[in-house]
Amino acid sequence: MFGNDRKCLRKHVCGIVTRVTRPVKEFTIETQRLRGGSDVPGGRRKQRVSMADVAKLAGVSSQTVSRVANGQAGVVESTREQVLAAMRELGYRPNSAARSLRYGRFNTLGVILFGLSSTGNSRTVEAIATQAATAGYATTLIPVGAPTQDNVLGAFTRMGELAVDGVIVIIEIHLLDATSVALPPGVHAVVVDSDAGERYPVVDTDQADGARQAVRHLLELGHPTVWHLAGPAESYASERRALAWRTVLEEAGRPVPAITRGDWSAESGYRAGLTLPADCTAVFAANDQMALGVLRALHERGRRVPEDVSVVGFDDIADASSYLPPLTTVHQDFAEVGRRCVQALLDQIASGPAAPGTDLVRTHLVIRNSTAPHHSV
Amino acid sequence: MFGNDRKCLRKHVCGIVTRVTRPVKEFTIETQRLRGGSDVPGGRRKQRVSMADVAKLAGVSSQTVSRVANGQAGVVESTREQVLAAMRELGYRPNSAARSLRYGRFNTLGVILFGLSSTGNSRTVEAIATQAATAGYATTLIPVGAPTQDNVLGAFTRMGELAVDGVIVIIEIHLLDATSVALPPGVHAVVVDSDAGERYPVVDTDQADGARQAVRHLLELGHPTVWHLAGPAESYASERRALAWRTVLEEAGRPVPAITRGDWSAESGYRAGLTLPADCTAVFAANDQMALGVLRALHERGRRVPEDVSVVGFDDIADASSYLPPLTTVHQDFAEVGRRCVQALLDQIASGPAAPGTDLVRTHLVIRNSTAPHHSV
DNA sequence: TTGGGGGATGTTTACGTAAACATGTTTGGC
DNA sequence: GCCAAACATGTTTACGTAAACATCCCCCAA
Repeated sequence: MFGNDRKCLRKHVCGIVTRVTRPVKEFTIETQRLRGGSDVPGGRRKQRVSMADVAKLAGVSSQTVSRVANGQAGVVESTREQVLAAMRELGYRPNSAARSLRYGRFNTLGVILFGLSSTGNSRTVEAIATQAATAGYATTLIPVGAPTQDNVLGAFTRMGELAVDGVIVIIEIHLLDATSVALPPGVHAVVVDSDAGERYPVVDTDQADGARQAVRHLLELGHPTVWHLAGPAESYASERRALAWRTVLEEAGRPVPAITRGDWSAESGYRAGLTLPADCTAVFAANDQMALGVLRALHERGRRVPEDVSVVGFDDIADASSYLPPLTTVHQDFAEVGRRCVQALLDQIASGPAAPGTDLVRTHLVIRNSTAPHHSV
Repeated sequence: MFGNDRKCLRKHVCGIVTRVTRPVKEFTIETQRLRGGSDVPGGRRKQRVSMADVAKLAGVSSQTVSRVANGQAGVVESTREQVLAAMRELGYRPNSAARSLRYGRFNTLGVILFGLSSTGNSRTVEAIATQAATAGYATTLIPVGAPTQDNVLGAFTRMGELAVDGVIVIIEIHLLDATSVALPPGVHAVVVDSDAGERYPVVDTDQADGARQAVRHLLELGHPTVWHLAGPAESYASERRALAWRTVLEEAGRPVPAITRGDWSAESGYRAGLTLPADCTAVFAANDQMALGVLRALHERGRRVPEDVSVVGFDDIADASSYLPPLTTVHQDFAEVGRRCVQALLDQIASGPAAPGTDLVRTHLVIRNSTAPHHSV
């Protein structure tokens, strides 16, 4: 009825814009009532402004509102403006739940992770969130309380009902090794820092090459061998770095000192540094924080870096260049890892499941002042 | 028809369970077809298993499936098991979009932030995500490209259409000062690290008290005055710390040296440290990273810490205890800030808009080895 | 035996959106 | 001046879920 009235008006009195807009005002009051969240017939509370509200105010059908909202062609300029005005007046915002239901997509990526404060995770996640936002996707964090199989399994199981189109898994990988721990079938996923390359697409820093560069650098400086301060055995990255370290030494025919382990923290690096043998002249720490601890331990023991002992780290965190001395370390590009994850995941969402495989991001050695040529005693 | 058949069966032949389950098998094939994502009449692809699919397989109505899924009473045990079996067979997962649409809630909190790698943000966000998960909420990151007013305004505007029930804003606050930058009305919000306490509920570390403790500590050690290495002027936290530093000095009747500014990075702390005057004996750096840079600069200049110069930081990041020397610093509880944010936000969602105001989290000074009594020259 | 109460289950409807289809209106070519 | 095509707009329907209401059956008390 009303729609027709308006339409007739526009038809026959076209050009008299003020006439056309009059009915709009008449409806303002009624719509304002809705707007405040008044009770509706159903007895439930009307949560917010819907397309129907806008349509009523603008005197058009909700489909037309939809067309305007989505910028589709086929809406006359005067109608479009009327709808836009109604949207502004009511403060209309599209309802993403309804959109998701309609399209079967959430435009959201999930990130399953254990800790955010651990080494490069926050940078990776930041890059993921940024890259995802660029592509119009939101990023949802799915924290896993403790890195136990049960927890991870639980997170994976819940995955199916989470409002995400795909997930990026950033978890120490040995938890994924168990065949019992698997993502629900049909869930798009990309895994970071893992050897799950046979089951999922994996994006990772080239841990092995980075470690090789570090150890070779020390050998080239004339050190007879290199001690290694590794991360936790549960960590895939840690194991890869340790393996590469060992391999380089063996290939060079050097003795392979016993490995020492830390938990990635500077404190653990400090403790490990205190136990280094007196004849140790070169240390490769599995991350920069532990290297920092080693620097402190060596300092307390009166051993100068780099004159007496050379130290190399891994990660190249921002602070590394301000250590005493500035740390020679392996630079890894966390942001690039994040970006590639998002890219791979979006490809997967668009084109269906991707083949498993590993995509390695390059690393390079940054030489600063914590390494120097070896002077034989 | 089928539903009735089954019901009759159950009714009259009750007890013969095998009979009851037979029809289930008959339906398996048809439902499997759906499951794979075959075309449905509408021409669109059926995305996933819905309650209707489960209902058909179990031979009940979808409402009964809903009751089982939500653990409601009023479903006979045998029926419940039949439904559960069907769910398992089809791998049913509730559709969160539909749920959200139905309930008008998303069970999701948004976090608007500029950077994740900056000082304590990652720890705050981690705590937020964890706490939110405990309450059954997911956490969505809403990164803001650059901290410009336009970007923040854009993020705020989009807020209304994001799938979140409330937001936590972690952004240097001066951007919020402009009255033009405001969250859409009706959006539940909590702000971190800000002076927006008059417009929104705010949770923050007690910056002022932390800074006071740091400066007083240095004065009590006998230093005539304290130099300050501040963070960026745009940062609210930075300004609060600087103000407290100045106030303590003035109250003690000490000279107030010119302020130096960094950008929170160790590198900027290093540069600032190189410019410190020769008669400087005590430095209060606005964060630990800059303090690290100062330590390096002083070391290069041949000034010993703490013998010649005392240095205090702020944040108490994990590495601070491994600096050379281990850093005296103000400990702040990022995780507690995150937890309180979530709590305040959930309260708001449950009970309606909260009164503006500021909730301060305590800080305390951690005395290590970078501070020592002043020896007059 | 009967009628009513209550429990188990089915049916209808609404949430907000947008594709598909239907209707009505204008325009242009002959 | 008329018809068809192009265009603007309205109507129906489905997405998956769950509240509200309706129905059916059984059992028990009178």
